[in-house]
Amino acid sequence: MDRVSNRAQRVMVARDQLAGPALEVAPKLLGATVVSEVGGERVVVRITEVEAYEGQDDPASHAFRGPTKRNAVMFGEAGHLYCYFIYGMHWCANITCQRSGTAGAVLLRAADIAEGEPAARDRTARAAPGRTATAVPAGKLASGPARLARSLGLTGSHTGLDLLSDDSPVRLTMLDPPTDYRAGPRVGIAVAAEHPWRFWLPDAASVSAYRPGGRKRLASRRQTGQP
DNA sequence: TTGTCGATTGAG
DNA sequence: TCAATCGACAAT
Repeated sequence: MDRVSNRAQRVMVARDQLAGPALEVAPKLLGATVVSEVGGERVVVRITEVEAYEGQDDPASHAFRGPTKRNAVMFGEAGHLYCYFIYGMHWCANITCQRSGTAGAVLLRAADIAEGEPAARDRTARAAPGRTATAVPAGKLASGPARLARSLGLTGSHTGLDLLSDDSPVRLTMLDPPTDYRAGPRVGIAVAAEHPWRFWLPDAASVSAYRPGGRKRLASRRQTGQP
């Protein structure tokens, strides 16, 4: 088989692996590699922590209430990038899954930096000018979804990129799924927090800390008149 | 058009 | 423990 067909074959296999429910796809992404050549800087990471977000059955998913301008890419073909803006200051990156017409995505929560640590460090320093641009441990540069997206230089302008295309400045390479990983509740969400839909590699330094979600308690407190 | 809230982070 | 800070979306 010639080189081009080999490549096409690899893409087909990867696309197929991503074309299922987020819950099944998420653990397969542990250990996978993301190459970012955004902004003229090359950063390569190995994914160590992810969360599954299903579509219209998952109240914590952006796709829960159906397609909108923001979440449109979640309803498209698997293997594309979905970046969203949160808390007025952070970007977070997802890889879409499922087949066209059905929403699903996997949030990238943490990664080890395999290449381009200086660039990731620069971006961290630039994000907090005048602040403690001092030694952030290498293992923490991409620990947490916003820090990971920042290390890779990803923003909303990159939403929709095909991570399986050789022409894309951001690319995903899937490896053999890991045999050893952990699962637990998703971080920071106020609804459907009971599902163990967060997956991580047990010995990775970059895995982020668990924080339960907030807010919802305030709303229910207001409704019930509880102090 | 307005008000509420968030898949977070970093400082105090 | 809390503020920062703004886009998306639901409720007017």
